[in-house]
Amino acid sequence: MNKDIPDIHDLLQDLSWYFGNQGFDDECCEDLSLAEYMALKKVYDIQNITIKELGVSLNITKSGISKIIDRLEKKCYVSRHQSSSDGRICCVLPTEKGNNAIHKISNRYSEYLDEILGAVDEEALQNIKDTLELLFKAIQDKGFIKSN
Amino acid sequence: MNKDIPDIHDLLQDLSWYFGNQGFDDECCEDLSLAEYMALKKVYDIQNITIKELGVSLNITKSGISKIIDRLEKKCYVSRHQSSSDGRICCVLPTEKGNNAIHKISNRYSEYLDEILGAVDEEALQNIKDTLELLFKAIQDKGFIKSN
DNA sequence: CAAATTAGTTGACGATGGAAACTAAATGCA
DNA sequence: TGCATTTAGTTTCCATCGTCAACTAATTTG
Repeated sequence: MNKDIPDIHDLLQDLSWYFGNQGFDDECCEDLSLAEYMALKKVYDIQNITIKELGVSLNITKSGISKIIDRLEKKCYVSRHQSSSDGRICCVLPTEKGNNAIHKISNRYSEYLDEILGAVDEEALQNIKDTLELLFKAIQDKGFIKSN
Repeated sequence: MNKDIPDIHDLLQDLSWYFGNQGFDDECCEDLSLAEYMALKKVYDIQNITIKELGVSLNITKSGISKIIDRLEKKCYVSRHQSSSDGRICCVLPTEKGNNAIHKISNRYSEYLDEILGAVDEEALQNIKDTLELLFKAIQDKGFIKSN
């Protein structure tokens, strides 16, 4: 094994702590929990995604994701729609409020990140992006570390 | 703002989901929650760290971190020691079991990451590590996004 | 030495997500 | 066609977790 691998994992884990629950919420993200935000983002990115697909892609059980969508719907960020072709399937769409929230939160975080990375030049930013993309694709292909 | 910033944030957030609670636990990490593992890692990295310092560095309230240490102590991963110079202060040390757990879990994750990044050449790995280090340092300097 | 500050603990509480049982719809196959 | 099986989603019960606020004990301040 390459000697950098453990260090890379360590860094990923520490970074994730910042971008996970510990770095989330507060005045930033309205009344959304991290899980709710992640689900809303998926709903925004993949319009008409089903409950099941949401659960799989976020690695949350179906009862878990069902309740997350309950909360998002109650707070008017998304709406459920029964599929016309298969009555069992429930498709989720963002509402106007949902779309706005995604934009607002994304902007807020981008400003934060911009402050942090203000001194980094464009080429380096491009490299950061490429690197993260490479990492994400690799990890996504492999699936979650847990059973899945 | 550089156009890559929002993409970088998005990638960081998605990656963090994998390395946060959603990608954690199960057969991998014995009976440790992610928060417990992060605390244990800090205790391991900074021997004799105080409860207060742990809370600050992990961005957890003092009652929260106190209970996390309770659990780690009950499961015999760490031990508390009263400071001899200041009776209010409680220093935390990993036990043998704690040290072993850190090594074991770190290895487990490194193997996982090694599988994922197996095809990546050494130079690229070095770049990944450098990039993540740059990111982490920048974010660490800035502090958590929330009040703190 | 009394008041204020600081470190840490505890109890009550709310939020959250999983397991299992359940409903309803679709599919398989005889 | 018709019943058994599978699939999507919901609901109930429950355990875990971290926060807030109140508390104890030790230290510092003046």
